[in-house]
Amino acid sequence: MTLPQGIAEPDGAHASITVPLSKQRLRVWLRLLDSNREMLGQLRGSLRAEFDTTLPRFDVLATLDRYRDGLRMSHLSAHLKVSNGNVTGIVDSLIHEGLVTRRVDSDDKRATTVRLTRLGIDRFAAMARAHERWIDTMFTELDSHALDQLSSLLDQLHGGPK
Amino acid sequence: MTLPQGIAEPDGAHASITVPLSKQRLRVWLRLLDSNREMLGQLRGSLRAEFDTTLPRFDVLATLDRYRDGLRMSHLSAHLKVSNGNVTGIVDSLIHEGLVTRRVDSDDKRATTVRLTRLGIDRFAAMARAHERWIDTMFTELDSHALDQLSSLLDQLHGGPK
DNA sequence: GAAAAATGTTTTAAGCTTGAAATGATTAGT
DNA sequence: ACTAATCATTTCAAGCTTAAAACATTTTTC
Repeated sequence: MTLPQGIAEPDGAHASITVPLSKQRLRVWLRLLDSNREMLGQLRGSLRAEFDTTLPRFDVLATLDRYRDGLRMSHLSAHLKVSNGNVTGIVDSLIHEGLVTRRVDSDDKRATTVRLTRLGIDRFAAMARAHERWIDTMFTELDSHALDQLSSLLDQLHGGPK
Repeated sequence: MTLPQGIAEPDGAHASITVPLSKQRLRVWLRLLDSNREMLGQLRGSLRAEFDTTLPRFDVLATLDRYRDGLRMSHLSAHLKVSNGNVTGIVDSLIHEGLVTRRVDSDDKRATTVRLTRLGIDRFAAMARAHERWIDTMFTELDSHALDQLSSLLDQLHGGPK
């Protein structure tokens, strides 16, 4: 609900078809944005209220939980699809909280491997349980069929999943 | 693809049904997140490359374009659904760029009204044209029916639109 | 084997974001 | 009229984010 009304039609032909399509796309995009903002906001609030932490920290913990042997900084940021420098700061604070460790590789002294501590494993387990509850609540209204539909639409949007 | 595998089932009964549902929800949520991140990233890149500006600035301009008589700061942040303080900074920089003005209300000296300048109107018009193109490209794969489906699913997700 | 290229990470600068505290101005209650 | 409550906005502190520059350490190339 934030966009221009009367935008010119790029392709002259089929105006009665393509103009509404553009508008429909715009509307869906804004709806998608809003939906995402809403849900992220809820998760952020819950994480803060129940665990006094943030979404980015949670994401790092979740990734490290799946790679219990540890990950290099670059692999970590690749998995999270955020910049390297970004992860540096977040890992710093997780180290400060005693949830992860950072160890210089013995063979390649440029690289470091980040890994959950015992405390980190346990703390994340608790968060993951809560996180699943929150997601369940947020998606209550969508049954299995609707979820499949949504998933399929997202697949169409980009070139397939993954 | 960042989450725990073996989370316990909260409700003991119907485990064979509800456990997969939870996982399905989680998977769709992560997909949604990723899709959003991807599209936002594209828009951000395009805005930067073609107009040397940012998404938040664009959003402010878009909102002011719909309210040509100007908006109070609080109404602006309400429309954008972001904090007041946030908008203050963005409007500051837009003023600096000469795209908007901020005028203290004559009757209520606490309030200020923000409004597009002539330059702001023209600049936004150009951005809006490009923005529509970008969205059209991103949503190329979804036809009108798919868009309706997606829209309907989002409606189900939250309590109806708006 | 030394210079050059590539690699892994951190630092820096700039900007967004929030929530809470602070300011100033108006309105309500008495 | 005066005090208190409310309201509109800004300032502040903290944290996330990115892109680019800076560092340090391999690896490659001649």
